[in-house]
Amino acid sequence: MAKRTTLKDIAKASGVHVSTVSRALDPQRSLPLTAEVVDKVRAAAKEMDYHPNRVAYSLRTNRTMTIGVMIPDITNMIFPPIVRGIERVMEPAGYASIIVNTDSQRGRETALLQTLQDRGVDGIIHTAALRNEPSIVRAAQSGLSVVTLNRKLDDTDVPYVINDEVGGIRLVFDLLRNYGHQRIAHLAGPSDLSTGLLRRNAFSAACADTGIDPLNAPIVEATRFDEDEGRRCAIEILDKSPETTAILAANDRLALGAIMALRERGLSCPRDVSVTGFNDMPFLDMIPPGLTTIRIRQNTAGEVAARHLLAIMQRKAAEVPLETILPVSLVERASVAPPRATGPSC
Amino acid sequence: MAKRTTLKDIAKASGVHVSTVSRALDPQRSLPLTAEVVDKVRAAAKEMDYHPNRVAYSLRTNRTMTIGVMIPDITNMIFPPIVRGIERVMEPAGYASIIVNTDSQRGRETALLQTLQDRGVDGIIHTAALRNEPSIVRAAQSGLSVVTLNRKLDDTDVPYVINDEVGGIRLVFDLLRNYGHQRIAHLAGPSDLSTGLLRRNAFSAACADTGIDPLNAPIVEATRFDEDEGRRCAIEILDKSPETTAILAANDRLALGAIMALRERGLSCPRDVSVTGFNDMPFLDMIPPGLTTIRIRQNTAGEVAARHLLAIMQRKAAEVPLETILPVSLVERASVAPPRATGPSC
DNA sequence: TTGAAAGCGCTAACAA
DNA sequence: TTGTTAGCGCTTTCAA
Repeated sequence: MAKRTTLKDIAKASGVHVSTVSRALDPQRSLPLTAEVVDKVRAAAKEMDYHPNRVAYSLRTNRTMTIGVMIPDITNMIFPPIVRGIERVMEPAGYASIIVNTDSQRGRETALLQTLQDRGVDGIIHTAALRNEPSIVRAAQSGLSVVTLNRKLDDTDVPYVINDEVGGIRLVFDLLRNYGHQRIAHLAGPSDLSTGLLRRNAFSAACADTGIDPLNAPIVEATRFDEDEGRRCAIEILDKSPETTAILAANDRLALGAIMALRERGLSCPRDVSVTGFNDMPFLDMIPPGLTTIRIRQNTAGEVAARHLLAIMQRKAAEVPLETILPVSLVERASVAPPRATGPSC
Repeated sequence: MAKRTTLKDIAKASGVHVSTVSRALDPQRSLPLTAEVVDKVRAAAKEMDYHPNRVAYSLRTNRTMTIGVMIPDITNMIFPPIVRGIERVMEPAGYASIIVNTDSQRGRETALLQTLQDRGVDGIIHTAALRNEPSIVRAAQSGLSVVTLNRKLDDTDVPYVINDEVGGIRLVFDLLRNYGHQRIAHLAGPSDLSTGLLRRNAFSAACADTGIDPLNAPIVEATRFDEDEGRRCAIEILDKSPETTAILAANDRLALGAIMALRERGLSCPRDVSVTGFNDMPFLDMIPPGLTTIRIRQNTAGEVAARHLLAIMQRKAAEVPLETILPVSLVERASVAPPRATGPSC
């Protein structure tokens, strides 16, 4: 394994001191130098195929030019686009990303955060935050640059980039109402995640606004955002509130699980029960019956969070808003129809 | 931002030399030390919440405990499970991964490889290799630990972990034959990727084995493994070889595109044309008509490649086989049916 | 405009 | 069994 060229090698080859080489190679610091020596040094560097040792740079400057990206689970299809969005901003800025999967486990989250800090990351984008997670708060307070994405911490001064949860829920809620639904159940997400809680609260608020009695708008909370939980909770809804004509799910995977549950019960979506989702994850359009859902802008979310993190790392934290809410839009497909003309509503 | 505790701090606190602290904290090297001083030092370290500075460790030892994972595109759903498989092995071994997306562009691939090397990664798992990519070969020859995954380099001594492409193609081919298909077209992948080439060759070999005239088994090659290319190539097949009763696609996304093309032409899968895929990507089971495909073991692939890389990095390269071929299996769903009883075949 | 020297935090000869 | 010393490759004062 041929040893890498170092500054010292170039210094020797071009007959100047290492510190001069260091300066000559950095456009910022080469200003005071003679054009002649700058050229000579750069020529030698190119000739010898010099690439700076970033580890040494990091030790000296205390900057690794690396960020940590915490996600719940990369196999969950909504996260890859977010990661690409982050990369699109960070890579040109010279940063690499270490991606870790927390599986939404508090223990793993804490341990992985520590690992990232041990590795000296310059900042963290956290898309897996639990609403109250002391370790991340402590890290932020001790000076680590952090922004949360998709989710927010409770009562926090850690900047966050989230989607318009309230607006999104209101969009599907109003759609269902316009179709004539009176008995809408909410298949809620875990309330220890801000997404779960915000959507749930938005649902309740929408009910209140439109004068729907909470008794006619049951809420069942999933413990995870996945198909199995969607199925389980949908069954619970069907059992406890058989007069339900629509299920407003807190995300697409829960909605997909709900549709499976309906099918298992011999019911059809949308004929018997309408279902809506949230996220508009990839390939959703290809899955029957075509879920009506809320589209979020995953790429944009990643880019925005990355830009904010860059600003914070450059000590321009004052320029980044505590709260950034990204617009969402309604995607109508085929999972919503008028309530069937039987049961209590007729 | 409170300064991190260093060895020096602990040395001062516990009244011994830094090198003693360094030894005491490493179970390997603490053997010669008094139990007494080891305890004292470790207590102080815990007390002061010491976490080793891995950058300094890296500079000194020339090991970053970081690997690079090169991927074509993380938003392509077959890669996240691979990444998790890699992580499952590397994380317990103390390694972090820097994931980069090459978008299958030669220029990006070369540049990103350089970036990873600049960052001093200890090894690379390359799932995005083009068949002949000089930069990765050069890197491997110069001593960097590399294994390729999913794809192999041409004429290489870089260890690779791939799926049983030949066996998989043979499985779907035989299935189609058993259903009575005589006119099978191959929707091939890009031939600059080993997957594309191996599957194509396997298809040709299968034709030869079963006495099918290549003229009755047209091959159309996609430039990318995506739905758009699948659609485009399927249209070409339908136009040039209208007597085709089955399309054997080189992967699921091409197959999905082919099914769209059929639909656009007013044809139905499987009634008019049978279609098969490869990979069995996530959520495929939920997309109608239910693609018959080859299941590959993405998690396992990632784990195996990671274990091989670990061995190579530990200079036990002799123990890792140049070639590892993972078993695949047939997943029958609803996209294959007997050829319709019209046209040239009756 | 360039050189000298120090030092980031750690490990590893070598001494004692 | 522990301490001393050097040095990984780089940047950054401080001098000249």
